[in-house]
Amino acid sequence: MPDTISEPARERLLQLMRLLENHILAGNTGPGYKSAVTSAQVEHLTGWPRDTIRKDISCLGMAAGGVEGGSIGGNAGYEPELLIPLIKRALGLDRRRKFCVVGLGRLGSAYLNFAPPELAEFELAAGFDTNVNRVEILKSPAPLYPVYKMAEVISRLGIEIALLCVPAEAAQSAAEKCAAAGIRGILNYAPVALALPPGVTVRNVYVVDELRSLTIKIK
Amino acid sequence: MPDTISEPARERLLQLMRLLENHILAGNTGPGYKSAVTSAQVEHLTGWPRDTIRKDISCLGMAAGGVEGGSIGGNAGYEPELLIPLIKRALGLDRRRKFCVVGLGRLGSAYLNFAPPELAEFELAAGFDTNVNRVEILKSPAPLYPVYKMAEVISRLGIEIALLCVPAEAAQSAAEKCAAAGIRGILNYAPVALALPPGVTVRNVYVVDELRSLTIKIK
DNA sequence: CCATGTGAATGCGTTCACAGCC
DNA sequence: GGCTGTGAACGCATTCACATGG
Repeated sequence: MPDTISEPARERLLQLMRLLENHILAGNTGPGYKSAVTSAQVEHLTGWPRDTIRKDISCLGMAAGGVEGGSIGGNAGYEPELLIPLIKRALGLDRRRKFCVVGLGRLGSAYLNFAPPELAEFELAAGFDTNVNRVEILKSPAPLYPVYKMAEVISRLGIEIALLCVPAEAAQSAAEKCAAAGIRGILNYAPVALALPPGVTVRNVYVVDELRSLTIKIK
Repeated sequence: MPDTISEPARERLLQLMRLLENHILAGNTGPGYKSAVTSAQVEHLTGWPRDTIRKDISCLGMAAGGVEGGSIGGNAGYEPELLIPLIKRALGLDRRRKFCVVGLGRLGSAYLNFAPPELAEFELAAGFDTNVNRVEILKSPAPLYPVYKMAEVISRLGIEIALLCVPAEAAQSAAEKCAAAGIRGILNYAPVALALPPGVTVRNVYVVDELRSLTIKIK
């Protein structure tokens, strides 16, 4: 059990977590059910070698719910209800983190009121826009502010993540403001590559890039 | 110059391409300008070590536009206009590929009419939905079909990529139909982990997963 | 001098192989 | 028998170090 988990392994554990969640939602669990999931099943569902999966899980610390031995007993494999919390803890997903929406156009304002149960892991703490009208008119469960208050609000509330939904031209400048205010991660919906100081992680979400990425993988 | 480019390198080249594109759009190029981009600049913008960047570019084959030598002469670094086509060819992005939209709800129907210039690299060839009404009523630049014609249309037109915009419950089944029809890559907007035969690549796009992924990276 | 290009060395994640357990 | 857990071997991407060129 290494004390640090490699980044590819973390990404796999994340996906595995969703797999287990869906497994539970599908009702394939509960008393009397063959609720446990084996590494072989995960291999079949994801394509990752089972050795890799077992190693990933072993990083979570011993007694990850892995029941050694007999399928005869009917309880080989991992219990989703046991494994999910362990993954969450190891990945730092056990704490509720604050995020904000920057740019309240079509996309940004949609996210203000987007609240599936899973999103409850995160707390929408604020929304920002340069247009003061929008800030005053829009309905939102979280407080909205004009953009000049961004630095103050972000650092005061301890917001860690920003959904960047501003137009392409404004993205770099807005991202820099976020970074300066203490944002640690940015979900960037603008089709530009952001240049930010180390310590700020960026994830780009843009259809064209996703299509390109798919293309280079199927080649 | 290895004859195969590693997957991490391909991903970096993809991002580099966008960087160069934005560089051109920003007008930092043209006659008289210091249009060339050096590996040191890319390191500053992306955080990747310059050695890695140079190695990635060297995979594209010799004369990638890399001007060896003097910053005195004013022409060190790589010419975006020269480098971009090389990256496209190496990554298989020089051919126009067909894609389709499966599920024409809010998101799916939005993509039907989403056509930024960059998306011209891909050809929207069809849209599908179980609801025959939608198929007949919706305005779209591409032909729309009821879902039972999916297999036939996809294989006849040679569609390679699918944007999967159906509800979570329908995702797995729809994805299997795509795979059976010959789809090579799926952009999955449903919050479920799809199980598909090898040979079909899946990329998941879901806010909660993106937020989680960011969280584990900033930890 | 600073930049690219590239073989050699390092480091790290994956894969193998086996021990333990039901 | 099948499954988990884990140290050891392998392979590959990154990093170093130097040759080359303006």
